[in-house]
Amino acid sequence: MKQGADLQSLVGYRVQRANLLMETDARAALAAHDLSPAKMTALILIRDNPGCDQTALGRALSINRSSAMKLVNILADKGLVERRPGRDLRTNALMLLPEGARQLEAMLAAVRQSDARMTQRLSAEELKTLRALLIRLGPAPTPEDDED
Amino acid sequence: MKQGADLQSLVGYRVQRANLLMETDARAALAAHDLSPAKMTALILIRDNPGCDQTALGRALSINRSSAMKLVNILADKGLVERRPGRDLRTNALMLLPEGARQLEAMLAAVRQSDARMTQRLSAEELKTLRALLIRLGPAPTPEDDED
DNA sequence: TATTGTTATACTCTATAACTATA
DNA sequence: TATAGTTATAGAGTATAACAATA
Repeated sequence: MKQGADLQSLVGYRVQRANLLMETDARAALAAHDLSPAKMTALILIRDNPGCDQTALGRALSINRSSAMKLVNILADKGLVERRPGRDLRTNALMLLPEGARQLEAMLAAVRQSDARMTQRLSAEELKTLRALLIRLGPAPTPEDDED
Repeated sequence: MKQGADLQSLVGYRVQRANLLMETDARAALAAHDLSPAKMTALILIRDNPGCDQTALGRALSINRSSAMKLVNILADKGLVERRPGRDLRTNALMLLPEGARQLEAMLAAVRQSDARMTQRLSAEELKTLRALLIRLGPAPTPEDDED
């Protein structure tokens, strides 16, 4: 199947293919835990931001409140995360439970292994470059971004 | 929201964030055409591989026959693509119709503009490097890959 | 008025399983 | 037996719209 210059020249296309490759492998690495890479990310964020609320979690994951709700339900049903009373009566404080911490360690080990395998053809130097370049993707910051 | 070393060190995480950013912008750029970036990719593949069958298209997009079927249905319903008799009686030959070619040109212009905007903070040299590094992601080729 | 959580509902994308026709 | 297309069905992930409680 020929893939002409139109596709190859689009950075977005290359990023999408790379993401599919990496995500598929990470998902397979997590299969034993029955959690997706995105849900593992949520566990990491809750661990590193104990007491955060669902809306903030959703913002960090780029999903809305309603989607964050479903995600937290799943993590809570599995006994990995707990909703505690938050800073006011509207808000939950999300906390990683001991079982969540335990499983997260195992998941991280599996995903790190996957990540290492999928990047093994790049040198340490090249990986550093790749990370730096990926971070700089996105629209240029404009003065308006400073507003209010 | 703090994002600790565990996330930042995973290349897969960075690629996922970059993909979300790029894909969201490309999707917005295509909104007027009511087609996703993936469907535009399908149009490009059909244009560049006239007469290809649905299974091959699906393989190129990393989706299965059934999903490719649905995708082609949508493109055909919109009058962008046509199923012609293929190389044997089981197979379709997919062809881009004139209306598909016309719309694809407009879509490509919009997506190229999106791509340029999302990569504007990288120099031409850096873009070249990024493309080259992204292509090298994936498991190392093994001798078994040569088998049959 | 604005925000948080919540629920109901729907849409997109993909997959599996089974069937038909053809090879 | 194997392959291409097709269909029905289901699941994951996300979104919108509305509501209650609280700020």
